[in-house]
Amino acid sequence: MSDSSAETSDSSNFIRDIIDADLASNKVSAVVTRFPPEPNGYLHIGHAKSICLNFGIARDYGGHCNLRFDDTNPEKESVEYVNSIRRDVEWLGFTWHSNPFASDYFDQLYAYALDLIKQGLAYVDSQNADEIRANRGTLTEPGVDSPYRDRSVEENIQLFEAMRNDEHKDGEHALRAKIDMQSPNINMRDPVLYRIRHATHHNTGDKWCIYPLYDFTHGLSDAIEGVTHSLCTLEFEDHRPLYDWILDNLETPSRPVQIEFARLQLEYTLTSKRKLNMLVDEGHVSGWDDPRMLTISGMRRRGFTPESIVSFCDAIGITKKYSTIEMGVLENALREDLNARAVRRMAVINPIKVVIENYPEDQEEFFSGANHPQNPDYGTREVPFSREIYIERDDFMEDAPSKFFRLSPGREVRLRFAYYITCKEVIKNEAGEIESLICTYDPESRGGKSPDGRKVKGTIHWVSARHAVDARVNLYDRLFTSANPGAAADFHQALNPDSNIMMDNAKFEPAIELTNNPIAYQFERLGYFISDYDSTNDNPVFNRTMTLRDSWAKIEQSQ
RNA sequence: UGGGCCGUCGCCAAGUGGUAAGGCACCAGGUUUUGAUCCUGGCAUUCGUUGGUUCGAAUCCAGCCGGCCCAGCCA
Repeated sequence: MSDSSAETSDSSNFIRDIIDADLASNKVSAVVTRFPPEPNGYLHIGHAKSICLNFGIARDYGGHCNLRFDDTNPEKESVEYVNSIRRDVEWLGFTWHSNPFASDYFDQLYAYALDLIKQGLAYVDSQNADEIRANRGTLTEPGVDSPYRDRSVEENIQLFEAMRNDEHKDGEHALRAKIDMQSPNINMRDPVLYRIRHATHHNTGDKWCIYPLYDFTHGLSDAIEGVTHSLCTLEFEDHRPLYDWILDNLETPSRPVQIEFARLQLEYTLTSKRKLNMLVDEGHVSGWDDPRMLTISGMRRRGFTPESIVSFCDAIGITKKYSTIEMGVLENALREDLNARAVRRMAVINPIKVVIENYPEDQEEFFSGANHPQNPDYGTREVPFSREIYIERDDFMEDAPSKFFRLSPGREVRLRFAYYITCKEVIKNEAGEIESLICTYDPESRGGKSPDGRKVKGTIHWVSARHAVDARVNLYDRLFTSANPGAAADFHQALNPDSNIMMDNAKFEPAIELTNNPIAYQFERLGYFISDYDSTNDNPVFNRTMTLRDSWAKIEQSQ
């Protein structure tokens, strides 16, 4: 009882306030929500916000949430999208109460339309689309009534049935609500309810040649399912009067309310379906699941965990305010989750060979390395060591500033888990490029500590050359260089040419599962990585999910 | 005078008439065999603006300023 007030404070938002009030006043006794995507594309991070909202509310209030496909426009929809959407919602960790199609309700919807006609609240308009548009008026001028607006109920019924019975061509007639052509709200100027469309539907096949529109379908579908709170994005605010008009004029099993919230806008990303499509079709990305895409399938391939996405959605909140979230928020949610769960390993992505000249040629030994520095439950693994190792090219500098704590001529560093080494000589090729380094090690420093207690500031990662596994690593960066690519006249200008850098010569320590491995690794000091779908034991391919925070890079840049 | 909606720290966001939570980012320290993680501290006398009501206003009222959405037989 004493904690009850504290519980809501951390995840409260204006929608939950409304629900609390509705529950308190007994306006509703249980909470039912729905996530209603049209199956005409892949789900993206913006949908995740809506999914977390709808399913999260249902869960927290002990109600339920339906996954309903809003499939009233057959030409754009397909089972491919239906399947991908189901998979993505499940992957995010949510379970729907039921999974209907709006098209399952076509018979009921048709009956509702007939009801409206009989009440004199709908009519068949025989103007074509251009005429309807011309007579709708503009934002500042009222529309004018259709010449067909006053057809008799009998004639309307007959015409509507004829539309349904395939007696007319596409566009010849449309069913319209009879509301008010003078309304300042354009959505109320006799909106079209049904259109003739001779198209095969992914769910209903060729059963129908007329299809209801969103505004007619949505509220009725909500009412049929017993949805109590129908949550949608801000651009539907102007549709709410129509949503209400339809439900107020028809007898439905329940009476839902529509509440609008701001859609997600994320820096450096595009969420417009049309532009996402262009990215795929024009080959700027490899597909809908390209790891650079902020689609759910792309993020999955990139190595995001569902938990990190849910945590991100919790962090950004729900309001009616137009806002743009900084990438750092998403990155933080990802790192926070991955840091807690990722298995630590060593890998060298851009190798340079180091020969430890005083280490015996035919010797090898193993060091025990913790799989997670803060979590002993993760156990340890054995890391092999030998005379020749690889280190990261960035961990060596010929003329290093004093702040550079890594390897440079004459300086000593610690090899993680292993020994202290000192750089004695730099071997270059004819072009003057560094080919390898000659170092010595201190046998007394085994395990990374020396008996004399001398301080070694830098610790670097390494992989034994003899034991290394060759692999390819994809380095990913944001797809766009501009924070708001969608605002640009042409988003192509903002494409980041370096959004995918392939590193073909990476070296992994042996204790890494190369394939069919959905678990996250942290390659120490480099970032979080995951095996790609294409990875095989013969040709391992890993994707960099996210870098680690890098305060050295900041220092370096500021100098 | 077309209609609808929004404006709290660099970015999000609590706050619902009693004297500005939290997260991200940033800055300064500490721990550390990942320049990671972790820990500590700092970071809005002020809530778009002006005026009003009130003992008291981010919260109520009015005006003004700024931004977003709507003219598909798309959703």
